[in-house]
Amino acid sequence: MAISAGQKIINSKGLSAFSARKVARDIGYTIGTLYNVFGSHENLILHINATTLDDMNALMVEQLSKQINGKSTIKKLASCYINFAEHNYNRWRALFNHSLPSNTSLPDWYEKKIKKLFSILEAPLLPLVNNNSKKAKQAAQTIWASIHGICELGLTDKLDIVGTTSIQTLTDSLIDNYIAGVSA
Amino acid sequence: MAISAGQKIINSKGLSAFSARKVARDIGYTIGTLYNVFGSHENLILHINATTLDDMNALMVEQLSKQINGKSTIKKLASCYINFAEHNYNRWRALFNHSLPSNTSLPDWYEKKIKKLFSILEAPLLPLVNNNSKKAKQAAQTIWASIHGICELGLTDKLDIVGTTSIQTLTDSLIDNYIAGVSA
DNA sequence: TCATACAATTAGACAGTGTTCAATAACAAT
DNA sequence: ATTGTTATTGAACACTGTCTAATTGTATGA
Repeated sequence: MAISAGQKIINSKGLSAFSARKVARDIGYTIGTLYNVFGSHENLILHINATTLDDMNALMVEQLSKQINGKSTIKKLASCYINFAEHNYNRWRALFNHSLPSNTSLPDWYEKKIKKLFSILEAPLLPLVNNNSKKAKQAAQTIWASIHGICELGLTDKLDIVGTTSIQTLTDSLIDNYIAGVSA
Repeated sequence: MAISAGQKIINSKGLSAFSARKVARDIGYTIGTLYNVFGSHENLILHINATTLDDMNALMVEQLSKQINGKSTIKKLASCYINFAEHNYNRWRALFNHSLPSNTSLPDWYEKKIKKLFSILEAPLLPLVNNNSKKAKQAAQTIWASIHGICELGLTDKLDIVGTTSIQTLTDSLIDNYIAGVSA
């Protein structure tokens, strides 16, 4: 209950409007109860973000089920990410705005979800790098992170471009040129 | 005074430890005064972040003065960015963690600073794309954003890698392969 | 020198926030 | 019915951003 209520708040008003008390009010409980369950503000957000990761993952897996290799698959997956980020902007932003206090790292179960998301790109990349799995992994990391960077700076108006089509143009050029180099 | 005091707080304890009241206390003034000058928490952070952008810009310009074209220049600039992000982690993180409330955009003077930073890559890229300035701009945006993405996910432990040398490896491969494609 | 006008600064309030914890309520098993 | 366990509460604490009336400071003109 708490997670889905919190998700709704973030989704409609953004992470900055999120508060444990609001969640408690929305589900008809007290803050005390919420704290007994989640322990901290931090942890509650983490669980909400986890559902966002799950949703993204489901979308990617669905896309992958239609087509599982070739450059166009990579582009489609990139497009998936961009679309998700655009249409679930506040939830997506919460994944990165949420700054955990220094010297604390993400819990294992959460990092696993991230890793799963990243590994998705490896399969369609494999045939493009002579089935070298090490190369595929590195390429997957590079491409994912690059797409994310373009998406982040693009959607937060830090690139001198407008609209998701421009973002798509940049990621497409990135994928085309990078893969051309890496599979040469 | 306020800006440099705030910078110190963010630098040593991170954005989450930052508060207007702490800044006021540190400089021997009251919150009221701070609010008369900066108007909002938001705006104060923006000005602190601006000095971070300035520092980054100065570093890049210095690097550029030594060598102004060729792929190795791009790599050196990327390396600059990564090093800055690592050694000024909290300040750098504040640039992106700071989420402005929805439906408000960054002020012009701030966006100009960002644009200036991005344009730095264009000059050394120009000879690599047949002096096509449009291509150079797009390549600059793509490379910058990609480097940023790799840096962000790498330094926040969202890539399955450790240490800045690995980040450097990814960015180098990105630059090599992307430029190979774009200048072919 | 004094009075006036304007700017800077303050104290204090308001409505929130995250967090903790003793006390209560609900419920299961004996 | 009594115990032990778990869920839930309410109130408190120390903060936070934000606003405004009142105060202090500081120049300028007579």
